[in-house]
Amino acid sequence: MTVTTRNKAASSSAPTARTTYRHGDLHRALLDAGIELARQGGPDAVVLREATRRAGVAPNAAYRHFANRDDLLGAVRAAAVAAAARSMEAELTQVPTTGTPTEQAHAKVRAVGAGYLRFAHAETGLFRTAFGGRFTVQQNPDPAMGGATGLNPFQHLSAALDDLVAAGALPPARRPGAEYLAWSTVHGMALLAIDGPLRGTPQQMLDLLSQRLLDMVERGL
Amino acid sequence: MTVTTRNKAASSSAPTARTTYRHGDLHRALLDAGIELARQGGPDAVVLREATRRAGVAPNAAYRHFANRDDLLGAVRAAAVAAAARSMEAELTQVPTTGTPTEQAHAKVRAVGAGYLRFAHAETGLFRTAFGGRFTVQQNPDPAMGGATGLNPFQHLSAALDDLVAAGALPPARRPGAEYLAWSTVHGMALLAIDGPLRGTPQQMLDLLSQRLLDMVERGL
DNA sequence: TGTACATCAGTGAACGCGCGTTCACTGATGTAC
DNA sequence: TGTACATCAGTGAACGCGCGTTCACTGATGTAC
Repeated sequence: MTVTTRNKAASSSAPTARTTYRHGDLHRALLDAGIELARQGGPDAVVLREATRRAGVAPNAAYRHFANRDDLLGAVRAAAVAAAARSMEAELTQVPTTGTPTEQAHAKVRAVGAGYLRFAHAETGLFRTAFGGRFTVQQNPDPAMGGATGLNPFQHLSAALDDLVAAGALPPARRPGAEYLAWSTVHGMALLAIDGPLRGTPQQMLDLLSQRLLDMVERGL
Repeated sequence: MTVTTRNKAASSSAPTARTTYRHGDLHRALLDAGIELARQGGPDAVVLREATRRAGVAPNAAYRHFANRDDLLGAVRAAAVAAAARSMEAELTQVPTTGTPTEQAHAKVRAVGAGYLRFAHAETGLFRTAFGGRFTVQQNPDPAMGGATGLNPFQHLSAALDDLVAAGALPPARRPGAEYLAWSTVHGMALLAIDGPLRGTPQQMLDLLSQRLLDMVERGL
C-alpha cells in the first residue's frame, strides 16, 4: 500500500492530517464525528462545523455528503437507535434458555427493559439523541436503526411481548398497545435518572429502582 | 388618573405602546412574556431579547430585573411547575368524597397522574419547560413551584401515596421510592405522546392508554 | 501503455443571522429639607 | 407647599460569538481512447 493510496483506513474521527487531497471516506468520518459529539453532548451538540473540524476538512465539504445539518443529525440519530437495539440484544443473550416458556418470556421482557435503561445510563448522550427530542421508531423502520439482529428497539419490545402472549402469561386481549405501557415506564425512569430528580442517585439505588419498576410492569400488565 | 400616572395596569405582555417612561411592572411583563414563549415553544423559545420585544422595551432593560437569561428561564420554569401543580389540583377536586378510604386513596393517586398527563397534553410547551430538560422538583422546593394549595407536583404525588398507605391499600414496605415508580410511568407516557411514537395519536386513544397505564400502576405498585 | 479529459470532492472566502451581554447615558420618580 | 437632589429604570449603540449555508474555485482521481 503506497502513501498516496486512497486512505480508507483514515475513516476515524480523529483530526489526523491527511496525506491525500481526497479524504477517502469523509461521509463515514463526518458520521463518526457526529456520533461522538452526540455521545458527549446529545443532539444539540451535533454541530456541522464541529464535525468537519474533527474530520480535518473545510466546513462546506460536509455538503458533498449530507444535504444539511438535519440530514447529518438524522444519520447520527439512526446510529444511536441502532446502538440502543444492540444494548437490548446484549441483555437478551444473557437470558437463560432453561426454565419454562413463561419464565423465559418474562425474562425477555425484563431484558429488553433493562437494556433500554442500561443504554440510557451508559450512553446518555446517544440516548438523548435517539429518544430525547422528537423521535419515531416505527414498526416498519429505517433498517439503519436496527441492531445486529436487524430489529430496532421497538421491534425487540414487541417480540418480547408477543412471546409473553404465546407463553400464556399475558391475555391476548391486553396485548394491543402494551408496548406503549411498557415503554412509557422505562422511558420515564430513564429520563428521571438522566435529567430529573433521580439524577445523581447512586447506581446501586437506581438498579434497585429499575428492578422494582420492571416488577411493577410485569405485575401490572 | 392622569396620563402620566405609573401605568401599573400595563403589565400585560402585549406590546402596547407605553405612555410613561417607566414601564410600571417590567419584571412581571418579562415573566409573562417568557411564560407565553415557553407555552408556544418550550424552554428554548424563552429568548431574552424576544421577551423584551414583547414588553416593548430595549433588550438590556431586562437586566434590571433578571440577572441573565438563565435567571429568567428559571422563573418561567417555576411558573410552569406551579401550573402543573394546579392541573393536578383541578383533578383532585373532582375526586368524590363518597366511598371507602381505600377507594378515595386510589382515586387520588389516579387524579394526580391524570392531572400530570392532562397538563402535558394541554400545555405541551410549559410541560417541556417544567419537566423537559434538566429539572428538579424537590421535597423542600421553591414555593414558587406550588399550586393554589402551596404543594408542588412531587408533594401532591407523595401525599396521595401516603394516603394509600394510610388506607391500607399499599404495604408500608413498598412505600419508599414509590413516587419514582409512579412518576416514571406517567412521565414516560407524557413524553411518548408529546415527542415520541404516540405523537399524533387521537385523544380518545391516548385517554384509553392513560387509563390502562394508571390501572397498571395501581396493580403493580 | 500512455495521454486527454470529464468528474466531482474538497477549498477559501464570505454572507447574514440572532443571540446574550456590556457600556456610558438620560430622564422620570420619590424623598429630604 | 415648593424645590434640590439622589436614585435607578429604561435607552441607544455596540461587541463578539458561532452557527448554517452559498459562491466560484482547484486539483486529484478514474476512465475512454
